[in-house]
Amino acid sequence: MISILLAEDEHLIRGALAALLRLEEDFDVVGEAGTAAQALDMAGALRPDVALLDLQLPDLDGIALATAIHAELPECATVIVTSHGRPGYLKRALAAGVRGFLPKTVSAEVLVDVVRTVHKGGRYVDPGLASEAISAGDSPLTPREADVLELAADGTPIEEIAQRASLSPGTVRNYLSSASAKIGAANRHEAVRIARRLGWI
Amino acid sequence: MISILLAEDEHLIRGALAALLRLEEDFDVVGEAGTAAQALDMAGALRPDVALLDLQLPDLDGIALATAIHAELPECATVIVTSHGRPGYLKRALAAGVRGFLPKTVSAEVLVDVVRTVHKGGRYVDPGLASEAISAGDSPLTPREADVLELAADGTPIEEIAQRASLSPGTVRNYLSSASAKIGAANRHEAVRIARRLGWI
DNA sequence: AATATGTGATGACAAACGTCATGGCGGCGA
DNA sequence: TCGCCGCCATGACGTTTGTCATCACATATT
Repeated sequence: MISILLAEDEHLIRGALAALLRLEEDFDVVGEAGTAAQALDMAGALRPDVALLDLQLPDLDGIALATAIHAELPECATVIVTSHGRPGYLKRALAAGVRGFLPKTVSAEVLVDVVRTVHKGGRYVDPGLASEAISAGDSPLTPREADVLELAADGTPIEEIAQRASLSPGTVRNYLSSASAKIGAANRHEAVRIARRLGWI
Repeated sequence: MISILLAEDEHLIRGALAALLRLEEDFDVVGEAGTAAQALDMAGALRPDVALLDLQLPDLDGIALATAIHAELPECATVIVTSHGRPGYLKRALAAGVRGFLPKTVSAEVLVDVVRTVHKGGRYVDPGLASEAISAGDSPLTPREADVLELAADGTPIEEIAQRASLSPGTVRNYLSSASAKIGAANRHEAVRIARRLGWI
C-alpha cells in the first residue's frame, strides 16, 4: 500500500486527482492539502510515502515545499505536477531532490506509473520537458539582472523598479538593457515574457 | 442516467475529472475531448445531456465552443469550468446560453450538484464569480480600443501593432492612451494586465 | 599580479511612448 | 436635421525608454 499526500490549490482538481488515485487498489490518498503550510503539517502528521505537489501553491512554490518536506521526512518521495512546463523549474526541482516532474498534459496512466516508480526509489521526468530544459539551456542572466527583470514584470515603470531595488534609475536601465540583449528581446516587456516562459525568473 | 461530454486540454485533469464523475452512479462520461474540434465532433456523434467545457482550449475558447454545441445540439446543457475567474467571461458565457459557470476552486461535490442541476434545466453560477462580475462592471473600452489593447499584449511595440491592425502608429497611440486612461493604468502594459484580469480582452 | 566578472553609477543621445489639440468621416438616436 | 459617438489621422510636446561609453569598486580565477 502506497500512502499519498496531495497538495494542489484548486479544490476541484484536487478532488478529481484524489478520485483518480483512489481507483488504484494499492494507493491510499491519506491527505489533501490546499496550501504549502497545510501540506507540511500533514506530511509531518501522516508521514506519506509519496507527496504529489502542484508547482504553484498560494503560499509557497512546490519546489520550496518539496525541500521543506525532505528536511522533515527524508524517506518521502516527492513528485511535482504542473500546468506550466517551464524548463528552468525542472532544473531547480531536480536540484531540490524531487523524484518526479510531470506536466498536467500527461495521461492518468502515466501519473499512476510515476507514483509507483518513485515509491520504489526510481525517478521520472517527462521527456518533453527534459528536452525543452536541455535546449533552453541555463539562464544567461546574472542574479541581479534576474532580480531587476522580475521587478519589471507587470509593466512597472523604471522609476518604481529603481526604488524597490534601491538602485539608481540609470542602473536599472542598464540591467534591463543587458538582460534584454542577452535574451534577444526587443524590449523589457518581451524579455520578461520570454524569461518567464523559460523559468528564468 | 446523465450522459456527459468532457472537454479539457490537460490530459491528466481530463482523466481525473472523468474518474471523479464516474464515481456517481447516475453519471455516464461518454466522451473526453482535448480540443474544441474534437468536442464538437463528439457532441454530434454522442449527443450528451451535459457538456463540461474548459474555458481555455487550444483551438477555440469554451464560450465559442458552447455556442457551436448549442447550434447543433440545443437540448445539451453546457457548463464552463475555468481556472481563471475573469468576470468578463462570465457575462459572455451567459450571453452564449451557458447553463453553468464554475471556477476550478469549487469542491467536487459542487461540480456534481451543478451537473445534476443543469441537467434538470436549472442554472448555476459561482456566487463569488457573480459578485466579482457585478463589481467589475462592463468594459469601458470601445471595441477598437479593446482590439488594439489586445494586440499590445506581450509588449509588442507600437509600430508592429499598427501594421497588424492596419492603422497609423499615431492612431494606435491614441487608442492605447485613451484605453489606459479609462482603465486607470499608468501605461499600456499595466492596462493590458488589468484588462486581462477583468476579462475585457 | 594580472585578469575577468558582477555590481553600481553617470552622462549623452536617439528612439519610442504618452498626452493633447484638432480635424474629417460615418452612423445612429433624439 | 442636429448632435453625439466611435473611428482614423496628423502634428507637437515632453517624458520615458533603450543603448552606449566610461568609470569605480569588490571578488574570484589564473
